[in-house]
Amino acid sequence: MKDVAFRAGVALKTVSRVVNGEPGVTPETTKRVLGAIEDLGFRRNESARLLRTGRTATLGFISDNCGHPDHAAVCRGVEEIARDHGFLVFTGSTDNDPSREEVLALSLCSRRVDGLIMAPTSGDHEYLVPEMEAGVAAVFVLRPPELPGVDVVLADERGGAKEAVAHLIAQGHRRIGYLDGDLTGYRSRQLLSGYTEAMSAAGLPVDAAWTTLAPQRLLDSAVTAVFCGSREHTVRVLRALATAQHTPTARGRTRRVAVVGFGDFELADLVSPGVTMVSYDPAEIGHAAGSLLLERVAGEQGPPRRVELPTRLIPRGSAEFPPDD
Amino acid sequence: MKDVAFRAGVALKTVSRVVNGEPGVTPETTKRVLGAIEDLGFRRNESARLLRTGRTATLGFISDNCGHPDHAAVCRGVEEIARDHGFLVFTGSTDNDPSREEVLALSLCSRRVDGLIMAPTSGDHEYLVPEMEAGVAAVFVLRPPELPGVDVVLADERGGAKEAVAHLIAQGHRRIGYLDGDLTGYRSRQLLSGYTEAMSAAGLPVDAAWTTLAPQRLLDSAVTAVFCGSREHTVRVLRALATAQHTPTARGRTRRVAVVGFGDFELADLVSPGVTMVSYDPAEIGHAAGSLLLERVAGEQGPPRRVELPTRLIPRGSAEFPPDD
DNA sequence: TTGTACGCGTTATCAC
DNA sequence: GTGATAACGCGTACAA
Repeated sequence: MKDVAFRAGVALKTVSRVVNGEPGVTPETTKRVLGAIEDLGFRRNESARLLRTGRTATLGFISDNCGHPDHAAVCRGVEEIARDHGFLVFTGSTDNDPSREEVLALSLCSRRVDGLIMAPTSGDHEYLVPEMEAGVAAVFVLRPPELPGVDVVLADERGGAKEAVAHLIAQGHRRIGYLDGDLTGYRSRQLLSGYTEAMSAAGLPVDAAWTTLAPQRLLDSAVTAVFCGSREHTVRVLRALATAQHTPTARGRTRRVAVVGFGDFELADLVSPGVTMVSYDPAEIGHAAGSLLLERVAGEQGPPRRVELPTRLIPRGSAEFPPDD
Repeated sequence: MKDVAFRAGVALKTVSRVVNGEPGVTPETTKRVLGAIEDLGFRRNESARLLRTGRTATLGFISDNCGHPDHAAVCRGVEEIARDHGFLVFTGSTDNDPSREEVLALSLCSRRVDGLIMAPTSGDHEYLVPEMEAGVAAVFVLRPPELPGVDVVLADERGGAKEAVAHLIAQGHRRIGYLDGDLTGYRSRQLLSGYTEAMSAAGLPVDAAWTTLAPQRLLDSAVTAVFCGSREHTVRVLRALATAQHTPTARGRTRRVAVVGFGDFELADLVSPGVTMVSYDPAEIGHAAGSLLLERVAGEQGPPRRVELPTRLIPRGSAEFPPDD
């Protein structure tokens, strides 16, 4: 910048004015400065500028694994909002390790990101308190934090589970199972509660054997339909079903089990029959979180907000038939 | 830092020494400084530090869409390498728009990233030359740049196509089609050349109607097997095949067409029969690119390098049968 | 309309 | 071992 000023025969400040489009510079001077900038290939050093202004126009996005399709889609959503506001976004993966998360978040904070969007690990997040007091905004996505008083954007998993189970009930199913890899995590608890709610709303009992971690155990029980809490388990059930198609029912026929999965995946409609799904749009979560965060960064002072994005049911065939017993 | 120095009763520089673990400080002084740091909740301002040192310990990753599973996986790979070296990574998506790519890259450069990893759009990349002269390292991934003299990490698509087609030929197929959405892009040209190579290596002719953009046209021709250049087209073919299963052959039976797809996807093995694939590991691409880039950042001066990562064929059933005509 | 002096938070140079 | 001071590249306040 000094060089540019020298070459254009003006003071440093004038260059600054031109670069920032500030008023009060003769068109002629402007032209001269612009020429010098061009000649020297000058580009403003953002780090210095932002050290001075105190803002970095930078966001951080932290999730389990930014290579996972769901999280990547959320990240993309955040990025879009950020771009619209001239912000750049840092990406980091925690592999679900709380200590790694802390290192990452703190490292982003020491780089003075203006805001943080986190899909939190199960650890606590007290370490964020001083950072937030120091002015770093934070929004949590997908899972609520242990931390009170912070904005959250979630998918309405309970509602989605309810809708899925109600859908199965509407087909006539009465013995419906719920399968997941972990019945204690946040998502699983939400789904389970939606499942229970739908069952009891229809006056149906829930056998303890129906909410389980083991696909085979579930299929061995007398359920006629299964709601799967995760992509992985949807796949497992479909596989188990495919290989066990010869298992005869009481009446000696091949037994069909209805399946609804939570969380969409590519080609769900290619499998035959197509896999009926309850899913949400991860990009929308990113949009919502990004918008909330940027409002905070801009100075919004209101109470913490909680956004729940709706899920939607996509019937594709794997759950659209009556119980087969 | 000033506050810390004051509270510890030492000079600024001493605090700096402690923070950076520089030698030459009494253990006692160190302890006092550490205490003050703890009390005040001090954390070093990276922006200032990096303004001073000139390095940002920051990488940029630019691709079409960081929400796309493939690119996200590459990004994750880059991130892992970066983390091992204490680097953070910026993420940006171009939506395949050259001008957006330029804005993004330049904006990252003005933030003084130490290096850039790009899955380039089709535009030219002259705009990078001054940046690279100014010391920004760059590695291109997935597609080679128009720019000479820059490191590249690619998947061996030609070899993969060759292997896929040879696999089909080994099953006895002689009329084999190649399908893609765009026969002019880099990947498509590579695949097509691998396809052609494998065909001529086996002494087989290639009918013009067999290399096409239209799934239906291909299936209407007399091919007994298809190699698909993209995930999207693999899906289209499978769909077309599923709905056209009643199309009789000359002998009146249902006609089976063998399929090999390029680019893996979740659940490829759930479809029945499983979809035979040629694929590469995107994370490996990210690893390779990250390592190359960090070497450059560290001062490596050698000639431009070109890494081609192997693909592998995963037989799953959709291509493991003889021609059906 | 333009220029001068200072400060952002840190590291680097040298003297003590 | 420790400290004063300059410098990194830029924005801001105020003077000219």
